[in-house]
Amino acid sequence: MKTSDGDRKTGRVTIREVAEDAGVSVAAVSKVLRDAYGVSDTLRAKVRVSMDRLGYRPLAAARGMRGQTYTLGLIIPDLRNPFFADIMVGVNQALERTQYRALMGISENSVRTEMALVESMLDRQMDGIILIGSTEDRANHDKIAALKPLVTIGHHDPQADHFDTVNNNDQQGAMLAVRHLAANGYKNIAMLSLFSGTSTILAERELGYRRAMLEAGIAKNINIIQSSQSLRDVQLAARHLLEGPNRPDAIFCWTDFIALEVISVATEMGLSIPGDVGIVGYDNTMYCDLAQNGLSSIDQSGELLGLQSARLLIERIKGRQEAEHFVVTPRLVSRRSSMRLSR
Amino acid sequence: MKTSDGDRKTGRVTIREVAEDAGVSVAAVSKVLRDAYGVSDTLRAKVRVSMDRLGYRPLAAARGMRGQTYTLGLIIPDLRNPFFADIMVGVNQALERTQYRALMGISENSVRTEMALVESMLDRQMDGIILIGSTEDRANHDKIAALKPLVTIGHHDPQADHFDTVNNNDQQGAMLAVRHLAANGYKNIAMLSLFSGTSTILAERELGYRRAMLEAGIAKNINIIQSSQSLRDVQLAARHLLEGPNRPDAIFCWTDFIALEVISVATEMGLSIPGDVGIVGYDNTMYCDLAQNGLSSIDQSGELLGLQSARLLIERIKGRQEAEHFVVTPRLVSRRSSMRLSR
DNA sequence: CTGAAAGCGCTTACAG
DNA sequence: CTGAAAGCGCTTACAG
Repeated sequence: MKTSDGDRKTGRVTIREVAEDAGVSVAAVSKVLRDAYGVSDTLRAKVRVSMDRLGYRPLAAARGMRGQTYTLGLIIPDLRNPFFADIMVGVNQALERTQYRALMGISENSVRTEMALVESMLDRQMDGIILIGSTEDRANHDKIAALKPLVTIGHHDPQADHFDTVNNNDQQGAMLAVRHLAANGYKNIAMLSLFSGTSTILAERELGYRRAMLEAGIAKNINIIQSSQSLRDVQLAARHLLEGPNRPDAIFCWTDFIALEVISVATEMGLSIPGDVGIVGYDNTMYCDLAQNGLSSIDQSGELLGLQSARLLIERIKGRQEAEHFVVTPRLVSRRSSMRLSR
Repeated sequence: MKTSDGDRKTGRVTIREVAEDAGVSVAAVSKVLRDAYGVSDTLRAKVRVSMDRLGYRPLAAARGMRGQTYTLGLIIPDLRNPFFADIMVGVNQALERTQYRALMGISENSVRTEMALVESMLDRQMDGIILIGSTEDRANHDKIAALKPLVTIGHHDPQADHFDTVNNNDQQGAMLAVRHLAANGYKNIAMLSLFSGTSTILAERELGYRRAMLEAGIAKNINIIQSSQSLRDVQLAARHLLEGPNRPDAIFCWTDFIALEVISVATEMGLSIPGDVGIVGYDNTMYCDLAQNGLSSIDQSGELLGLQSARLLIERIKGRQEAEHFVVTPRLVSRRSSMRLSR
C-alpha cells in the first residue's frame, strides 16, 4: 500500500522497492549501488537483476544527504569563447565510464557571480568544483577547497597546497607567439591583453611577451594594451592601436576571438593581414581555421586540460590530499595571419 | 553539543541552528525561507536577522527531498555553436532576481546522450528542464513532461499539450534569406542543411527555403544538401556543392558557423564572396561581425528565446497547466557576404 | 556476509 | 500565527 502510494506521487522506483523485489535489505541494495565491499556475488547479482527489472535509478539528492551526489560543477566565465567548448569535451570524455556527471554554470566574467556560483554549487552538493579562468585569490580558493575538492583551469598557483591546478605554460606560449612573429620579420609587436587585475594567466602571457621581446632585441617596442571583453571595448582598443602614430606591424592577442575582432577592425581600416599587420591569437579554437584569413594561434589543447582536470578532481574526491599541478606545453600553429610574404 | 558536532563535519549552518538562534521552531524558519503564508512580520524579521548573522544558506539537496531544488536544467546539443551562448545569457537574465539557478549539460549531438542527460538531470532533482535543439519525438517529450515541467527551444510542436515551446519562425526565417538573396540577383540558390531525420527546425527551414524558391520563380534550382556537424563533413559537402557541374551562385546555410566554414572553403577554391557566391547564415551570432567578410544572417534573438523559456518554465513550476507556444519573428541582418556589387 | 535503525536537512500536513 | 512530528530516499555505523 505504502509502496504504491509512493509510486503514484513521484513515479520513481526507490531503493526500498528494489530491496523488496530482491528479497534483501535496503542496506544491501545501497552497498551494491556504491560497489562497497562486503556483499556476496549472489546477493549482488540478485540486486542487479531487480534494479534492471524495475528500472531503478538512484536519486542524487538523497544520496547527497549522507554521501556523494556524483555531480561535478564546472564554472565557466564566458560561453562566447569557444575554447571552453574544447575543455568541456575533455571533461565529458573523462567522465564517460563513471557515475559522475558534469554540470556547467556561467559566471559571465563577474567576480561577484563567480563566488556566488561556487556557493550555489556547494549548496547543490556538488562533489567537486572545476573553476575555469578564475580571478579569485589564494584565500578564496583555499576557502572553497576546505569545503569541497577543487581544481582550477587557467589559473597559475604552483605553490597551492589544497587544490590542484591545470594549465598550459602561458609564459612559454606567449614567447612562442612573439618569436614566431619576429622570425617572420615583424618588429613592432604589440600585445592586446585583457583588463584584469587578478588573472594569473594574463600576467604570465604578458611576462612571456616581454621576455621574448627582450630576447629578440626589440624591447623598445614593448606595448601592452588592455581592454575588457566587450566587443565595443576591443574595437576601440584595436582602433587606438592601429591609428596611433607608431602603428605596430603585428599584434599578439590574448585569445582567438579577440584576434578575430582585431582582424576585422584592421581590414575595415584598409590594412591588409598579414602584409600590413601580422596577427597571432591564443587557444587555437575552431574559428582559427574558419576565418578567411586563417588565424595563427597558440594551441594549449583544451581537451587535454579538461580531461586531466576531471581526472584530478575525481582522484581528490576519492581521497588524495597532496596537490598536483599539471602543465601542458603549448605549441604554435601558424596560418596565414602571421606569414608575411616578404621574409 | 550536537550542534557543534554538526558544524565540524559539514561546515554548514542548518535550519535548526537558525531556529535556535531566533528562538522559533524549525517549521517557522522553513516558512520564511519559502516565503510561505502564515508567518507574522515579527517572526519573519527575527528569522531573517538570524539567517544573516549565521550566514545561513539552504541545502538544495535537502530541500529537494520534499520540495524544490530551485535548480533548472539546460540541455545544449553543442557548445561550439555560439548561438547557445546568447540563449544562456537570456536565461540567466530571467533568473537574476529569483532563487533559481540554471545548470547546463552538453549532449554533444547524440540522441543517446540527450535522453541520458535528461535522466541524469531528473535524478538530480531539477525542478524543470529546458531542452535546446531537441531531436526527440512527442512521446519522449511527453514522458519527460509527465515527470517535470519542460520547455523546448528550437523544436516545433505547436500542438503539444504538456510542455511549452519557444521558437522563432524558422520557415519565415528561411524565406527571408532566400528572398534577400534573390533580390540581390542570385538565382541558383542552394541550401546547406544538417543531416537529421528528426529536427523540426531544420524541416521548417527547408520548407521555407522551398517555398521562397517557388515564390521567386526559381524552383528548378532547389537543391538541399545535408551534412553532419563535423567540420570535415561540412567541408566535403561545401566542396561537393562548389565543384559540381551546376555550381550555385548562393548558399543558404542552416547556422552561422557552417556558413563560415563554407566561406572558408570557397575562398580556398579561389571563389570570391559575395561576387562568385553569396552566403547567408542563421542565428546572427557574434562571429557574423567578426568574419572579415561580414556574414549576412537571420537573427532570431537568442537572448529573448532564453529569457522567455526561463519565464515559462518557472510559470509551469508554479503550477500553470495549459501549454504555451512562444514564437518570435526573425529578421534579416544583411552584411557583405550577400551584397553583390552588381545589382 | 547481512540487516535494523538512526540520521542527513529540509518540507509538509496537522494540531493547537 | 506557531510548532511538534513524520517523512523524503538514501548512507552509515553498528550489531549479528
